[in-house]
Amino acid sequence: MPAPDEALKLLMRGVSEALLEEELRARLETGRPLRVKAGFDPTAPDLHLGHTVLLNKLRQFQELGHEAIFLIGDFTGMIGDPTGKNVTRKPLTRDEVIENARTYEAQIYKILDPEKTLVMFNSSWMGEMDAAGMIELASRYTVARMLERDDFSKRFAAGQPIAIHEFLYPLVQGYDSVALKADVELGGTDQKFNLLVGRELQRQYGQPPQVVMMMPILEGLDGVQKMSKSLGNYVGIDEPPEEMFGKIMSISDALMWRWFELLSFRPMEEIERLRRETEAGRNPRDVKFELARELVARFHGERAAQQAQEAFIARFRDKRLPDEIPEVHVAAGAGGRLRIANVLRDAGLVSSTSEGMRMVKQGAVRIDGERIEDPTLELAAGETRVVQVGKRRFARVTLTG
RNA sequence: GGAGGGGUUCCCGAGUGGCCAAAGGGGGCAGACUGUAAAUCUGCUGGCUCCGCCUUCGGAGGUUCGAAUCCUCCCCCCUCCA
Repeated sequence: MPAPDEALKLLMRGVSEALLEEELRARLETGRPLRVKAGFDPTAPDLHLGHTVLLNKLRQFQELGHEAIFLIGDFTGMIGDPTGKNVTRKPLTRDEVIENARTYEAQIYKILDPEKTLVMFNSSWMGEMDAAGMIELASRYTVARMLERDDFSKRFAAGQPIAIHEFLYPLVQGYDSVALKADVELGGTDQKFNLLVGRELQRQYGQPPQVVMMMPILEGLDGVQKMSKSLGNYVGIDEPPEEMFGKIMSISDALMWRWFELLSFRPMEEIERLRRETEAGRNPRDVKFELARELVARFHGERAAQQAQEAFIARFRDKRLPDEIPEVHVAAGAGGRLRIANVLRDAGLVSSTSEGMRMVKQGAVRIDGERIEDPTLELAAGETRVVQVGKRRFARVTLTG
């Protein structure tokens, strides 16, 4: 275990805010393994790179000899974190929770060390708590302090409804820290309020308050909005290597450095060196290759990452067709012929004939590499052609009679 | 329980009898430029048997030559008062 100062410096990488850093130093100085908690939603087992920012930090703690607690908020999931909308969430069944947890484990161990990870469910203590316990818990916090939370105060001021049970979410999350005797809780910056409630409740229950570390919210592919599945700007950690590689290559240069800091396991010194090299004229694309390869390798292995890069270069720099083109059979219409727009749709390359027509008119469609302009073009039964829409959509289409 | 406001195409949001498949913005897709960058510019963005036709504006009826726009009933959402 490195010296406390060194450990602290490593741990502070990428951290948006730590409350309090001095307390963290003090705990590191005790030399005992710290209990580091991070909570996850039980409903979304499809992790993307955004989620891994937190996991990476957990891993860092593990590497420094601390204990990571991966907490699945299956009980809090019944409440739903208050967002103003969508306050009701269907409770998951026991089986669903277990199923989701399995999926989680399969995914998080690409990053975390299974030997040093404790997966827990907050239902295991919250499920036991009775109404009296809940009232007891609720008595530990005041309405005024609850209303300090940004979205609560805004909604209150705006005269929008706040359901009482929404207050329970931060309380339960905070109580988790009590139940776990957490030394540190990790969360996104958007979790600040909830994390601080944990501190307060621990104090209330006679425990030393946890250190809270807030990680920035990772921007998605667009570089602006937070990475999320619903915005479609995410890189899922289960995605095929080539897709993952391609998506990472499509981010902006500015975003690349952000991703390096939050997602790469390279030491900051090395990242700084890459940045200097880029400023000195190195092609940012090649640096991005490094990032893409590291991340793809993390989830798919070194070999797959290498292949993904080769495929990427072949396809986009050398403009070759991808190695694997889906084979599709499409039934011809009357007379054994079919309009190209219909071919595109039936091959799944576009969602409608109309879109197919548009794509052709816009010059996005190629057949055997040749751009076509005529939307009335027909293919005949028996033909097999490589059909392409835009830069990414391909299919080897055989027209059957 | 009472009063008021609102439900429009992926989203926000115009439209209050024909010129509306429906302004504008966002998002998305495509083209140009490139490093599949980003930014920028351009085009497209309901469906189809696609130079025309069909179906959309919470739902169901109705008025009218003609309705997203008017009438009736219903469903849903929000705010305020109690």
